[in-house]
Amino acid sequence: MTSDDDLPEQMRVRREKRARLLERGVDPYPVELPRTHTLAEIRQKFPDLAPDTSTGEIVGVTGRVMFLRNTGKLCFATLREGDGTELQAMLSLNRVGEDALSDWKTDVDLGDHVFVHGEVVTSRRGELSVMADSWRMAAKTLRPLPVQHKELAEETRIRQRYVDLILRPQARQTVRTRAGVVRSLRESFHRRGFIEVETPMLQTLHGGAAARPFVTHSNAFDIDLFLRIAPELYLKRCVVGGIEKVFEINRNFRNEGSDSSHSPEFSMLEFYQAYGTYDSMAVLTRELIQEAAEWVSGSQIVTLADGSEYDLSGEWTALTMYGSLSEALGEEVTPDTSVNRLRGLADQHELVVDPKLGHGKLVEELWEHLVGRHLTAPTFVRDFPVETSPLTRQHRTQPGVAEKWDLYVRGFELATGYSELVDPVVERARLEEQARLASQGDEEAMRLDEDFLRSLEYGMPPAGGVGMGIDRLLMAITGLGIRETILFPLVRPE
RNA sequence: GGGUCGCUAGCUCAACUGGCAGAGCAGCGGACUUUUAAUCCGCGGGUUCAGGGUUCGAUCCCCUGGCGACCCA
Repeated sequence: MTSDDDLPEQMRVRREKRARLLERGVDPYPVELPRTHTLAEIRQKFPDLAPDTSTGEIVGVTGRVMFLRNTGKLCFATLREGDGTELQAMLSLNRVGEDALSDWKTDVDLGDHVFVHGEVVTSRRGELSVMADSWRMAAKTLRPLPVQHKELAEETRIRQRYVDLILRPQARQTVRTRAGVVRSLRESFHRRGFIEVETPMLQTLHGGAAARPFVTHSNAFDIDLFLRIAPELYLKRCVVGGIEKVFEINRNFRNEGSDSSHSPEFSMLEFYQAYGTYDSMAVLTRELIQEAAEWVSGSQIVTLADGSEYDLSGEWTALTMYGSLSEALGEEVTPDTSVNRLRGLADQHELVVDPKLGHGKLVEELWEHLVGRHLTAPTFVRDFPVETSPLTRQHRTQPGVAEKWDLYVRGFELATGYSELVDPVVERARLEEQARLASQGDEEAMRLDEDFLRSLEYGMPPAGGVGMGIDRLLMAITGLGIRETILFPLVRPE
């Protein structure tokens, strides 16, 4: 009575093949193989040989068996390596001999990693191949590969990303595109003299954003800790300390639902620049995104997953929130417009709003409904209601308005930028208000961070700051859903 | 939170009104020395998501639960 009896036939068969290799004294998982070339190197070295050519070049190659085409005395296999490069292996009776050929036919399954030693040739049909004089198992696969000609179920793609990566070129490409975007961002910052830092992910107080945190516990200190919802308050401490151009790319955690554009853990870029303003930060943000697009697709006009093109080049539109909302309403709306009037306007446009909302939230809801969701081209929306932006400086000339912008790309919010609030007295008042909301049960409100306020009291220079979601930047440049841009999204256990 | 839909062989999917659960690929056996998802002949493979109910009989109808997708708030 072995557990093998309960396995599906195909898994049992593969285990038996593994066992037979061991019985013959063949290691199904050898530690080292004499590989001389990658498949890509061979393709590069012999880009266009005529059909039926023998090169005399003897090589050792490895790859995962993706297709098998066996005839009686001649076998073909398509080998694939990590980046998706494929090369054909050929095994003929008169080159490898009877035993090696029959072992190949009985031992090798789709999905196995194999090593093939032989001459680089082309087949009669012109396919670049290695004509084997010997072969070895490099790693025996115990599970059958899913069919390659049908799309894998979306749930399986996410739960077993490794299978998705084996099968789907787009999955492999997305990983490389993401790496390219992150690398481009770092290069862009380094060229401009920014310093990369890593600030705490485990925090005793969460702040810097409005969101519910994950809670964990330190055994050593016997205190609860929060996984950070934003690095903002630490990056500002950096600016206080004289790191005048600073950025961080790291994970944030928000204890909220996940859907096609939200994930409980997500990568965030934040950057701050002393003596920057929300105007200079908007320019820098645009350049970062354009340089990333250029890096991964060679152009600032990117091709999205659905095949459409999206233009990120040139200057981007800038609107003000009150101005664009007034235009959409056909009626002047200002920071002085009453809550009653705003509610009336919401009714007129059949927008259902929470009766508890104040002026700032009402303006933002109306704006999102009437303007935001219609934006397609990259657009900066500037000058938000001050009451919904507790960490932002008041506009230098317009009362009731904060020097804050949101960047909308393809209709979603990609980044947000500020002229930072650096007055420690005003900041304390704003945070005390947040703490009051928190004590009344608002789980998204910020807590009073005395150490952060103390740092401001030592003097933070005027500064601009920006936050941008890396996953969303990927979505913007590629047109993919957030679950495609994250390699291993959180899913419920099976 | 509310609604709709889905879960069947390793994978992708069928199964009419409740009546012996099927196909393609994959697997196993055989043939084949130039294939490209090779081809040809033959064979095996199922806890129909789980549990309960109705029924002579349930993949199908009802209830509860699990997981997922989509829509709404």
